[in-house]
Amino acid sequence: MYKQLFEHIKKTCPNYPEEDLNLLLPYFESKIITKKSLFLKVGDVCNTAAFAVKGCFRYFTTNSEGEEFITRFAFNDYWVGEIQGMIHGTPSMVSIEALEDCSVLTISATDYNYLLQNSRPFADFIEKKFAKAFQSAEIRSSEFAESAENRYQILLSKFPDITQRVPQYYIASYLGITPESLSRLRKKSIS
Amino acid sequence: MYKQLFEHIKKTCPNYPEEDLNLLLPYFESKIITKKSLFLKVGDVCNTAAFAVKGCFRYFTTNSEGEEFITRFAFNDYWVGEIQGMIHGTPSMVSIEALEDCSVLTISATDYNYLLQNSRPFADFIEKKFAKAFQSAEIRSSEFAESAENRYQILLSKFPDITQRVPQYYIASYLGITPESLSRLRKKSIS
DNA sequence: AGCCAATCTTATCCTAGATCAATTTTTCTA
DNA sequence: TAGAAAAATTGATCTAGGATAAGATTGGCT
Repeated sequence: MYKQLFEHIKKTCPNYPEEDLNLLLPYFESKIITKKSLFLKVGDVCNTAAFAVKGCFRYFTTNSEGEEFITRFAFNDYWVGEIQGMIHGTPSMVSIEALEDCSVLTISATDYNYLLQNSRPFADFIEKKFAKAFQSAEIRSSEFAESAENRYQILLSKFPDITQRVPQYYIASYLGITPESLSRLRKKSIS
Repeated sequence: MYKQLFEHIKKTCPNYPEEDLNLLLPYFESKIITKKSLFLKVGDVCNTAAFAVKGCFRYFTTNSEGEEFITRFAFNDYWVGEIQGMIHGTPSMVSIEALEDCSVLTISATDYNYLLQNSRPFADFIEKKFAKAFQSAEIRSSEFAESAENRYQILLSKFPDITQRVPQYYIASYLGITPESLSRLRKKSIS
């Protein structure tokens, strides 16, 4: 479990000192998040972040018609939670739900902020992660310049096995179309 | 000009020490960016950030059909440029164009990074700005859960005078619809 | 194995927004 | 200030995707 977290960190920061990795250990706790449970609810302040060792999550909001809209997915080796909210104490704009039983390593907002202040390597790591997240958010919105079909293809190219792990109606929600439309679209692109 | 920048900083960070504000002065340069000129081009690394004292910019990308798509606007009191790119040296995913003659205060990537390392208040300020930008990016994509008409209303509520400053076909591009559709949509919502 | 619920597909019809084309209005610019 | 270019509107027609409804599959559970 920790090995996977360390690999993840080293992939982002190849120079992360080995001894600093070990310093992280006491701050993390291994947990199972059961399928369908909410890790975070809209309006709540995120007080825990989780590194997904195994599993799958959806982030979602509700539009003015009361319909759910999936803003993103998170899989193995993703961080789950609202890092921003943990630092600034701002309430979350999204809810996060486990789509499977997920095995995670959690860290409290308190410990997270402590590490951020007291471990340069950790702060650098988070800074990089955050930059990446920002970029993803920008990409996400510009994808709406594409047709639904293109958006679907883009999603597939990023997550080739997503159709095996995520129900199709959630994928449709992510794409901003109905499940029926996605079904037709898939039929068309197969033939 | 500087007064406006300082006010902007103090609005974000009320505790920004007065003396640290004055330390910023030598790093900024006052410039005019003429209408229709590109401040940054897709693929280039952003080597300058600008604080917009007066003016108006559009950020845009090109989709797979070769059509321009506006990802955001920036007005007075906005920072223009790719802060991320300036830190990490990553090439820009967007182009930035001035929609009017713009009066700005620029800072080079070098000075920017220097301040980030050597001025705690400045680093905190940027950190807050960045958190805000991230939030905006997330909001931007979730707005596509709304109808075009709603998206237009949301835009108007954020920038009530945008129709006076930005050509309608750019607003249409931002909304992800054609100028013709926006024209109809406006006609409908007026009556 | 067998049943109920969740998920996905298919068909029909409908609507928001696209496309194409022609004006009209506004804005530059010589 | 006239004339050209840019921007916005309007009309007619088309299409991607929505809504509704009915089946077909799949997947837990007991």
